[in-house]
Amino acid sequence: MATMTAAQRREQARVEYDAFLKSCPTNQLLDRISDKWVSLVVSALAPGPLRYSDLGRKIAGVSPKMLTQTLRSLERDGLLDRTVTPSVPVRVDYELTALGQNLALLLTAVKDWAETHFDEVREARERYDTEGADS
Amino acid sequence: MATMTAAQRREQARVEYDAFLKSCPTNQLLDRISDKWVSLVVSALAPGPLRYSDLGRKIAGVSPKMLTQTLRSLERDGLLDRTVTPSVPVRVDYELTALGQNLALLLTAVKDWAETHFDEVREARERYDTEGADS
DNA sequence: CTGGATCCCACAGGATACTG
DNA sequence: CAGTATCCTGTGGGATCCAG
Repeated sequence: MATMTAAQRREQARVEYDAFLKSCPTNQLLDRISDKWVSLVVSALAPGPLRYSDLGRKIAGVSPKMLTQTLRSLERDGLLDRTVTPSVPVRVDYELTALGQNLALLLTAVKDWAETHFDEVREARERYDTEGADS
Repeated sequence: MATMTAAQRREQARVEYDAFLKSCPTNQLLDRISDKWVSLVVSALAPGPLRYSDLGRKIAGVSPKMLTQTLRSLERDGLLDRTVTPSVPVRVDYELTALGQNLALLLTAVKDWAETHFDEVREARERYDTEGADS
């Protein structure tokens, strides 16, 4: 049957659209910086190199799994370097690459924007919440 | 007993950290633009106002639920205006506020960064994937 | 046409224990 | 110390039906 349900059409559109989004650099980067831990790790590393457990302590509340996972993906994308020193207790240092520093800059821009406009957003929220409450 | 298990300490740290993050404007904005649909809606609306169903069609693959949910949160944050025209079939238009346009600008900056550095990321990925494969 | 309400499931991500 | 493997839960988000 040539007729598709609305759900089927939407599903098809979604798949195509997802494929399109995946091929889009903007969206890929957006996915990167959207990740909660990515931004935290990059920020933590911005001042200088840190060891694995230092990161774990500095970020406070990250599970080893997510820390490793985040570090791996950032390393893969060439945003940070992983240096292993095979001493008696193994020592691993992580530091941002030039590209990583660059991303940190972008995060800073986001941060600046946030701080600049945060009051407006807060006011808008209060207005919105209030006008709904008093009826 | 005054002694806490490692899990308890981590849990406490996580709660405190979450509270800290919630109070941080940067993180709130990051949460905003991280949302997959938020960026798409803002981009779709950047050129000009659109109706509800136009948005649904332009974004292709969004469920009515997420579309509404996204629009509501953006409206609450004062990023877009919702205009209801009570004609026979109800008509609702959405358009970015000045603040919303501003956010669109930020997304554009992210986009520019992405397009500028995407090649480097892609190369880094290929390098990473290759060196792992040939052993 | 524009949504609200509900059910439901996949999957990201946290806790935990174990290994080089 | 620096992870890896496993399990398990929370929740984001899609499908579906209903209402103004």
